[in-house]
Amino acid sequence: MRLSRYFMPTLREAPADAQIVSHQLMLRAGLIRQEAAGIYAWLPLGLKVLKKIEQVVREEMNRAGAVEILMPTLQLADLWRESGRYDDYGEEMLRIKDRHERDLLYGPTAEEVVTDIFRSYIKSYKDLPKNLYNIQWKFRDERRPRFGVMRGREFLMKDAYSFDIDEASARRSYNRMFLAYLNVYARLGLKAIPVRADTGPIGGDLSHEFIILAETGESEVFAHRDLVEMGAPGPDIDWDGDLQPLVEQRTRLYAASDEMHDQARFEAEAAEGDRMTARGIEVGHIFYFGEKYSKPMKALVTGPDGKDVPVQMGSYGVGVSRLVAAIIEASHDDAGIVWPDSVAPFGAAILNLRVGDAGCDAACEQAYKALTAAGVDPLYDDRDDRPGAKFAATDLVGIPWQLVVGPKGLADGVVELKRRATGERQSLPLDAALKAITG
RNA sequence: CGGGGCGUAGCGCAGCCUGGUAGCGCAUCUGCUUUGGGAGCAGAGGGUCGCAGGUUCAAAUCCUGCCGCCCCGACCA
Repeated sequence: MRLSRYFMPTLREAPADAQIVSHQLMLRAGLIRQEAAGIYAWLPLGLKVLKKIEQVVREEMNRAGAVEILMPTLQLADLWRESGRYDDYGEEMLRIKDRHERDLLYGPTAEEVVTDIFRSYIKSYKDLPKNLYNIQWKFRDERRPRFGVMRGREFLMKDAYSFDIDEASARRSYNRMFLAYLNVYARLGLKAIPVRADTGPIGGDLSHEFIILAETGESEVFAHRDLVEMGAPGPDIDWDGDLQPLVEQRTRLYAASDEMHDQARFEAEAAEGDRMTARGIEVGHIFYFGEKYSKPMKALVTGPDGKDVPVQMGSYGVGVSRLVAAIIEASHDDAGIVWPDSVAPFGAAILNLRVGDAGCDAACEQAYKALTAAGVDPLYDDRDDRPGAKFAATDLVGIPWQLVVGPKGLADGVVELKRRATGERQSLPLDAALKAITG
């Protein structure tokens, strides 16, 4: 993409409304624009990142055996009356009437819809297990939206729903999601810690929140150091095999967010040198809730014994739009955003320091063609602007590689290659620089 | 939802107390000079001062109501 034709409105100053660094940077880098409290338009750069995160989530869900569907944003109130949640949900639910005075709502989540879909097709234990997920916009009319897309009213969420014949099978479904989540966060360049979450009235140990580490995070996490170092299981595990040992490895060690933290237990379960306290952001939540919806909504399946039983369900959420902000919180510096390669809006930036100079123009065109052909998706800054402005804007938007082409370097037969994450620069011939980028 | 604050040019702000020609910086446009970390000079354009009433000869400024947005708290992907 040539920057002269692109739409990337960067700002030198952050709008006063933005409080946290990710919100400020998202506005300054031209990723989003606020349309109303907690409601944002996604500008080209922000949309690219959002789509990349979405794709990582999708690939890992598919790998773990989940099947993608797309459910509507508008849902019938009647379904929610069946589950009993229509009256319970309160003011956070945006309620709408259509022209026939029929009660609708903008979905804050989709348990009811997915249960309705499930029950109308699946009747036998032989068709289980199933895991259906969708990546869709949700709306929760928060009393107080804040922190940009971190806590917006409208947000993009991946929500998966598992269906099993019994609790033992549901646990296997849960384990798959548990490990798939760790792989998602690892691919996004994040350190994620699974912490036990409150299961409420359902009880049990099948509920975890995933907290990614970021110095500016809003909540506090307490964890055994080994858990943080352990990392993700990787994509090559046997998804149909016994995942319990892998999950236990990662749930045995102490980990808690501030609301579940028990300092005495922490000290008992982890030696002083192993205790880590950090700040983090919640970016995922998985839990098993059994028959909570299947029973009132009569999602029944026939078991091997010929008896109908409510299907056992679990749900698994990832805040996709929130992750855009979370990644920035975890990865930025004074100059701007530092995107991990996996979600960067462009693979490399080409900076033409002297547009109109025949040598610079030719070298940039060559680089642009080569990187495009190699699938790097370069952003070519071909604007007639000063070098300083180009450096600042490129740092701000966080593109991983910067290929700097100027008359001084070209006179010596070199260009400059800068790695955004480390700030490391090297002068080298154009061909060598292109090779370094395409790896 | 309780408490607080703010709405003046695309962005950041001053002016309001004490009513009288709407201003500054950045951004934008033109010209010249510049060109390796958000340039300099000269000039230009852009605002029904959130909306609606009221007071007054006169309202960005004072009064009333409404709307929007932000912050702190309680609640959440």
